[in-house]
Amino acid sequence: MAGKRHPRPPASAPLRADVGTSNAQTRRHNLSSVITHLHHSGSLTRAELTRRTGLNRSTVGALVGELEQARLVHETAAPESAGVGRPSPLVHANRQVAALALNPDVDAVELGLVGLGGVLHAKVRHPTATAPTAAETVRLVSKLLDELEPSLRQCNVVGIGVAVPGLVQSDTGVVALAPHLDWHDEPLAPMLTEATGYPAFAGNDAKLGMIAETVFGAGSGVSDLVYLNGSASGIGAGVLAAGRPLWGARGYAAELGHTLINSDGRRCHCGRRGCLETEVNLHRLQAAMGRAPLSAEDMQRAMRAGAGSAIKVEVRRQLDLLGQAIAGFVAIFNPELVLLGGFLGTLLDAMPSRLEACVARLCFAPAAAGLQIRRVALGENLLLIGAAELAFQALLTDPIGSIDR
Amino acid sequence: MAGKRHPRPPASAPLRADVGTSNAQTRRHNLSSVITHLHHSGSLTRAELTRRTGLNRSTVGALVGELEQARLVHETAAPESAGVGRPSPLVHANRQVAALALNPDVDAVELGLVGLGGVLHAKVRHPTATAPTAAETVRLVSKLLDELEPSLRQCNVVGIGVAVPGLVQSDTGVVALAPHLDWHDEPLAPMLTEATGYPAFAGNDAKLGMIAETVFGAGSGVSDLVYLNGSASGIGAGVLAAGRPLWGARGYAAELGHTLINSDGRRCHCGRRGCLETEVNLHRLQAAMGRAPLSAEDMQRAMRAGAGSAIKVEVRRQLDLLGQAIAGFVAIFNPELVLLGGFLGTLLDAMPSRLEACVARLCFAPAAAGLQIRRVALGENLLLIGAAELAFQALLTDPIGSIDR
DNA sequence: GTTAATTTGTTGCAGCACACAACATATAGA
DNA sequence: TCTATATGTTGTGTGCTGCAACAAATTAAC
Repeated sequence: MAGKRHPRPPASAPLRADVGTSNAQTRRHNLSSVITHLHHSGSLTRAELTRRTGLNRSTVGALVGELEQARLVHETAAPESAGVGRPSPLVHANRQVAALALNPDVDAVELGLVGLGGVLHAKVRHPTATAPTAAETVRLVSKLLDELEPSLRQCNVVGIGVAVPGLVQSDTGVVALAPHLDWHDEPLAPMLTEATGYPAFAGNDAKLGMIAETVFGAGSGVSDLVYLNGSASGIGAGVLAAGRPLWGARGYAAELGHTLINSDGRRCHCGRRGCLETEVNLHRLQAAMGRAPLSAEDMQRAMRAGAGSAIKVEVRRQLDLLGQAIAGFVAIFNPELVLLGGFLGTLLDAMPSRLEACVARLCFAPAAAGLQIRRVALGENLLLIGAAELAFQALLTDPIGSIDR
Repeated sequence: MAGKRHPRPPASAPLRADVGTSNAQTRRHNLSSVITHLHHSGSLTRAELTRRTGLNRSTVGALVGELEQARLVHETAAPESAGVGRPSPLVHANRQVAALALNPDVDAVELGLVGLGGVLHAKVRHPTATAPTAAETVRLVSKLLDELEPSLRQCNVVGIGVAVPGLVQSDTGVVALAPHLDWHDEPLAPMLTEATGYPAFAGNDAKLGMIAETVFGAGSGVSDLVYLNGSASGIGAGVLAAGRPLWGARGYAAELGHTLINSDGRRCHCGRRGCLETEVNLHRLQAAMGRAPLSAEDMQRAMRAGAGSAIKVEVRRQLDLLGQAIAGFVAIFNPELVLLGGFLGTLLDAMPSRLEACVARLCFAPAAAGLQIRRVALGENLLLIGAAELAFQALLTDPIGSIDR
């Protein structure tokens, strides 16, 4: 009857009744917990693993032993001592356990080999004259796999993940639409599974970028974030809600690029008017600069140089609209963090305080209070790392059960 | 190495590494699974529970026995036979295990007593001349509790949930802002815990309505939905993503009422222009009718009557804008279902095909293909039932551990 | 009306997982 | 060299679920 301290509700429990679990699933969950910690942090001492999992020393010992036997982790002697007491051996995720990561784009197909821990072992790239078809992409993968052969031989590949610049049905891996590649309803993942023999998974590139940033980048430790990436082809987005990527029913969620931002704006290629990606747009930024700067550095310089100029006017216009859009997303998702990549990151760095002020002005104050707006941390291999995460997911969820026998 | 069948990725696994679990948590999870199934379905045979949980007959027997001993469930003889074989006893969630549900509103404070299974045992209402303050609300609760005394005596109350027409910080139960009540930063849940001795929880009314519809109403069995409720005070919203309510970092997420829908629209009380709730608006609908109809039925009739009239023009304008907004939400959440309540439900029923066509035209086709737009199923006690869910959550998550000793 | 088939509850046992405690081990510091 | 501290290791205990055999209660068939 007495409620002494105020109880906190469980953060975000599922509403639907779950199925039961047994002992075996406990083991699976704990193995998953250990390997996932190692995958995210690279290496940890067994003592640290014990603290993070909350399990008993002896249990962690047994779990690490089982993972070691499955060649998913290995131990090394504790490096330099970290105080009194018996030193705890370092446990490493086995980097040789790897995933292939594919990124078909308008002018090239890129294939990477990413090891546990998110390390890129190797990367090969095949430029194409025109955007590749799905079939061509699959053929190119076979060719690129040969080039990767030396690296591949040293690895145990668990699957292949694809970052697609388009809309992907997440459960089947079918690309519903990739406008810049001119793909329609391409069963990419099944085709790749067929061609390579590896389990294949496909996802939208921006959502995979968000995942990479969440696991290894600027979103590390954050459980609610909105990721926006600006490129020449538009604005891609990904959302993390309560620590989980927002996929929606079929995998088409978090498409924020076509959010209405200005009813009087230009017509968008999607048919509507005043979409975010039509108003906050790299081409229009470059047009204001009179030419197309090659690098992000060039653009950054051009923005600084042009105080009072047409450039500055355009930068301000886009920043204000971006701020307006972000304020809308804050009302929708209430994130702790908004991550900006691509030219949106450049825009942010040009006038960070203007963007922050704009967002703060339009947001509900308590939601804006706990909000950070930051630039992404990961570089050009973001998409490959994110794509690899897709392929790693089964292994991380069920380390022993998903092992290749 | 061989990937015969195409593997499906785990739907929406958390990205962060989890903590470990032990035997005790397995038991807790399975007890939770059983009581949650019963809470959602009312009563189930033990055989049906066995099927739904996937656990062994003997295990389910033990779980039900433990819940029975804790007086959370009780068994009755199987009613009419359901085929050959030994009849399986019906297990019922104990309705005497109940939660208080509070709904402070501009003109009244309502307090209900809701039993497991979502049954409303009793309801008392205290009209107020003006919107009550938080302190007044708490005082009124004590008074209303006396009125509920006869019902209360027969129940075991596990806590009190509050549906607040405003923004609530979900983890602390502090009402950040309730404009129509003129509340600012009111620590409502702690105040109620202090005053009543019950664990108290508070949430936004629309989100709790969404939860009620998901558990007991039109959203039953759906894991991704958008709920929109139109009332005189605006448009409230709630989102279910991957079976979980979208709360965001602090609990302020899913505020869809102020989504931009028309840059040239009227100024909203929030300071911006052309928000959804300013354009799709009950007052403007009633203004077009020349008077304020009392009931939803009156309004429905007025809409039908006015073919070609100013009413129809306004209904069409609002429907088209609502469709535009829903199309935006589909791009953001990719739900299976959009649920419309309040006057939005009336609008839908006035011209369902117009709204559907509008949404389909503006949506990305594959996302629209699997989409349903429906009216809510639950009636006036929606908010009380949703508020009670908040208070039940701890019990449902940890049935034995959260028992009152 | 008796018997067979079917489904389900019940019970005892086996397998497995984790916690715990005691002990062994390896470091730092006195 | 000895003590304090932290950690790995091992054996034991408790708890949970699955399984198989049996008992019970119903329907269907002869």
